[in-house]
Amino acid sequence: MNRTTTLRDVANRADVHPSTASRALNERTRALVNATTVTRVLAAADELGYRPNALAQGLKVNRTMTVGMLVPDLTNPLFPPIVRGIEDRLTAAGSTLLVANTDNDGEKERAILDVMARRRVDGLILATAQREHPILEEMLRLRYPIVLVNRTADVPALPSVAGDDHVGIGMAVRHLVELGHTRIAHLAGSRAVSTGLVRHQSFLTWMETHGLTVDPELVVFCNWFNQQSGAAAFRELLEREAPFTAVVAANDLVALGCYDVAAERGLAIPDDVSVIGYNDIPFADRFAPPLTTVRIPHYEIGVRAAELVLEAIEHPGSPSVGLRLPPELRVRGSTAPPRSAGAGG
Amino acid sequence: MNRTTTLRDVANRADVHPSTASRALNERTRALVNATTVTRVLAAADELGYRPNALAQGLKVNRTMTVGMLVPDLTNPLFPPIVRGIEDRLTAAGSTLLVANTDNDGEKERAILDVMARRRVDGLILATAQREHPILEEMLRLRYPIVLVNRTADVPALPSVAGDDHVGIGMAVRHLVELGHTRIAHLAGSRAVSTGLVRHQSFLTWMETHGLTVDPELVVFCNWFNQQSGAAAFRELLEREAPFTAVVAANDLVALGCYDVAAERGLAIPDDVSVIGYNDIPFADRFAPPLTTVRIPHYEIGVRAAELVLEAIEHPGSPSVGLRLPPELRVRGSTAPPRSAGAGG
DNA sequence: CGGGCGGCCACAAACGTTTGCGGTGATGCG
DNA sequence: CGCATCACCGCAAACGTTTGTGGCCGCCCG
Repeated sequence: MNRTTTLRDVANRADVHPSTASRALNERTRALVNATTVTRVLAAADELGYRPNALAQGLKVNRTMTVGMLVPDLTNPLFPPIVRGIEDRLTAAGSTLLVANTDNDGEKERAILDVMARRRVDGLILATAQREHPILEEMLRLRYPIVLVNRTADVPALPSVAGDDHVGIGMAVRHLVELGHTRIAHLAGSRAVSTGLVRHQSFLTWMETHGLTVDPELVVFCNWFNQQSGAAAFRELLEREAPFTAVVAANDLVALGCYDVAAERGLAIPDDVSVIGYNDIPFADRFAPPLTTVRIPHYEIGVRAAELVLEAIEHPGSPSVGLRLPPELRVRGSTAPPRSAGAGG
Repeated sequence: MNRTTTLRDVANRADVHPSTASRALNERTRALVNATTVTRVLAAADELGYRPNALAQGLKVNRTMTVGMLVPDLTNPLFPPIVRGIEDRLTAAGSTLLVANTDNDGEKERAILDVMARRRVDGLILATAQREHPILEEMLRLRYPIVLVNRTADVPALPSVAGDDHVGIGMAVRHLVELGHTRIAHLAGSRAVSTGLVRHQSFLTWMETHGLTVDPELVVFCNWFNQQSGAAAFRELLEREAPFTAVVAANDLVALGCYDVAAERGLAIPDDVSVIGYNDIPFADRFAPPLTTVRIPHYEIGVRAAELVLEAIEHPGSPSVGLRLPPELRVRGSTAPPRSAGAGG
């Protein structure tokens, strides 16, 4: 019974043609219609509670004012602040964000991208990019507005915004060597994603910079950036029985994994082993002990990513930039000078 | 140059009329067209990489396969698991979720609801409901598919799914009295939202059930369910100088606020004062000390909410149910028998 | 006084689908 | 052999907008 009110309705009530009503309603074309007519139309629209049908508009102008975002798992506390940044910036520009979780599942990802395509999102923000990603090439080829967030890809010329992992890792190892650590282990992230790779490489070069040699026995790769993988990797590290007094984890979650097995093996953090995380996720300061970590500006990363995608939508083919936002060291309770013999020996 | 391929394109390639192609593509109407024609159309669609335009479809059938969700703040760790539950269930049904944050800002909320209306979402899930909410009445009047999550409203007959706060609070106070506490304080949530109200009321009745009187001095209301408000409330409580040995917080975040001022006042948890939270947000077990709290099934709450809204969309006017999912007590390190004189005295 | 110009508006096509309706050819049956 | 039936498909309208085109009228200016 209660059909939603349409442009024709307000046009009728204002005694004008729908096209005139349309122009009157649109900021951009309002100048084309007589001022008094404009007020008449506006009044009619207001009285009828008119809400333009975004589908019809999108269909006509070929622009949905929607951007899609793929995230591995919203439950990972790293992402909500980023999403907030994106969303806030997007709504300021009149667009809407459509988030979806992939759970690192390629099949799911395909399905989600399919949905995004059907919905004709204006652009895409990926927090899920593997370094080599079939879709990435395709997107680049189609000149589809896309930006990578928190990760980068091997395919060059793809816009991205992330923290500067190289300097971040530099801060981490510098902090540890200043505390007096020399045998420093690394629980690296998967080499299939950029963060895993560059943090690993940066770890190596920074160690060298400080004149330290890194025992290959002291770096182990995690499958994923989560607690389970972190725990598994730390167990592996301990079983190698090479001595170390500190570990830089690829990630706060990986660091939490260390907390777990440290507890189960009776190792004290930071007395027996210092651990330093990465990202400074929410509540990292509430862990026991509070986690020393490298903070990246999550929210602003989101904001900048949104701006990049908006720019790419507005001006297709503009040069693609790769932003690296500066990180900060957050020294807390999980690092200390090497006091005992350490672990693993 | 690269116009997206349309239904006409696949129809042409399959040498049929667009209407036939449409029927062939649609599971529901496929039976109406000859089997060999179907395969021809399907092949054409596949070869052309055809993706139906969801806007055109939505415009035609008046159904967007989208449901909107309003959440106070995604950054609150309570919500991501709920969102995941909703999203998973929705995508299983072929729909998509559109989340937006309100920051408890009425103006923002209005704007977001406006966007949702323009986009013609099929239904709405609100995690932001105040007990009395102007829009709620309107939605109910319009018989618009809507479900409240994690909260309820005073306007009856509005479907909702949440944890059973009454039994949850019962578990909390029971736990404390079993530990031997008698002077138990309550940091209540805002009376403007259902969770604040019923947890408060439940606290009172359960205390009475256990034969305990509650000193009015020992309950203070928080403005919001967050750390700052929790801290402020706890300070207020301490300044009243009425003795107590335990506090049940309206919320894990409020409990964290207690952690903060306890630290700043030199009070030990749980030795000087036990604190128990509510919700069991992610990482509550990693706090120092690990937080004793009442767990609600976040993910399943989300799933059920999604099912309710799907049902409401499918069968408008069906009776609206209010689900209360059973909570569980999670005993951890923030509660203990009263050992010292307590606090506040 | 006439031609041109500009302000204002209506007309209609188009965006990409879905769907009721009708038509055609083949088949079955009386 | 003729008529009804049926399977299959095309036609066209419609969903709610936006926008190019053109028309009308009043005005200015030569």
